[in-house]
Amino acid sequence: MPARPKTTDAEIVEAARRLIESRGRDGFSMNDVATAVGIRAPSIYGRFKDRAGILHAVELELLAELAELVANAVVADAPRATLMAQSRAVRRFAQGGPNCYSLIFDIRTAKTEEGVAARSAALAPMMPSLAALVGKDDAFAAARVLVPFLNGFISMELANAFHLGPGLDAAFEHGVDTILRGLVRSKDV
Amino acid sequence: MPARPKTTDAEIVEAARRLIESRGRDGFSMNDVATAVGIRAPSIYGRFKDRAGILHAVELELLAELAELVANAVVADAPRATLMAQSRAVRRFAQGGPNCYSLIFDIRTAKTEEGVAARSAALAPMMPSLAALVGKDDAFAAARVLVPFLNGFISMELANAFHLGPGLDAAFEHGVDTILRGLVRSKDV
DNA sequence: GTCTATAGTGGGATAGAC
DNA sequence: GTCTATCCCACTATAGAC
Repeated sequence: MPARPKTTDAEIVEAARRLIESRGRDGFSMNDVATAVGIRAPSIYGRFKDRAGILHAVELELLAELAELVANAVVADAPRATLMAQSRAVRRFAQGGPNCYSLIFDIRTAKTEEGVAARSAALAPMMPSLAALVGKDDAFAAARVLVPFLNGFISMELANAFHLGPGLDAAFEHGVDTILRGLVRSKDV
Repeated sequence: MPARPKTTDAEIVEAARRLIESRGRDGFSMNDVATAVGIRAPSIYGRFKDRAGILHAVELELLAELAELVANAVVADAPRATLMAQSRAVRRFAQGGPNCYSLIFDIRTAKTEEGVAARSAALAPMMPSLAALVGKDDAFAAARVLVPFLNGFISMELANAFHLGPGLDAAFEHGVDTILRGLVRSKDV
């Protein structure tokens, strides 16, 4: 019984991602994923350790995509415009898949070396612009202001934690702008 | 087999909270909670609609506590010091119960009227200081910068999303300071 | 009437044998 | 890969103790 592969790991991850996208982190069962790719649930265990293993693979895929989007948002010789564009890119990415985005910084996602590396890689393209804005020595500290704001704002937006729907676009721009302003000013002091 | 009330709703919520605290949002079963208060799982359904109902009750309790902590952090006639103290209060609250804190702004928590009201009530004590800092008309916009930062920073910290452990206290202070600086400056412009 | 327990349904994760 | 089987869980139906 050679057991010719009916599917691939990538197909499984893709199926899981679609299910997470539409029904949330807990909205898929091993059976759902298996059926989506034309196999039976127990067969998945030959490819992934367990359910958490699939979740982790989806997370890595998401981070790789985010990294590309952020890297592509660079505007040559315009650090401020770059950071604004990158911020918008992160927000657009999150809006394109709220349930998936919420996976990335969730307290419950497994903390593997790969995950840590992928997370920092995703936001690394922001560092040069931050360095240009506040100086090389303070770039890291600046990232620890801007990135949490981005993640916080986006998370709250996705969780409907803001009372008013309208004005969120402007609020986001204002937030990024305020922080960049504060960063530049703190450099002067 | 007796039948007099062996427990109370509050005891059930408390037991669920402890379990969430130590094992995460999914780390408790109806059976766990029931056993903790000395009854059987099915009996819980006479008091709470379902598992999500318990989760929601825990969330409301957490928000009430947070509201009190934030309100108590007010420093008379010192808006900046007040906001700093309130920010620290939120962070300390989160550090005291990471798994519980992550419940509050989770994308998956049910969006009831009570929940929305409790969330805004928890952070309402920050508004007067913000108004004093940037003016009454801009206080709301300012809250939409500071609060997301707080939530984002704290969430990332709890999720171990920062690469380095040390220096987080200073990074937090620097973040709040940077934002307050940016807010004041954006008022001038 | 209120709160509880017993018993059961259906589903899901996962291990083992083929 | 599949099938079988095990264990756990959320939840329901119903009936017994105050």
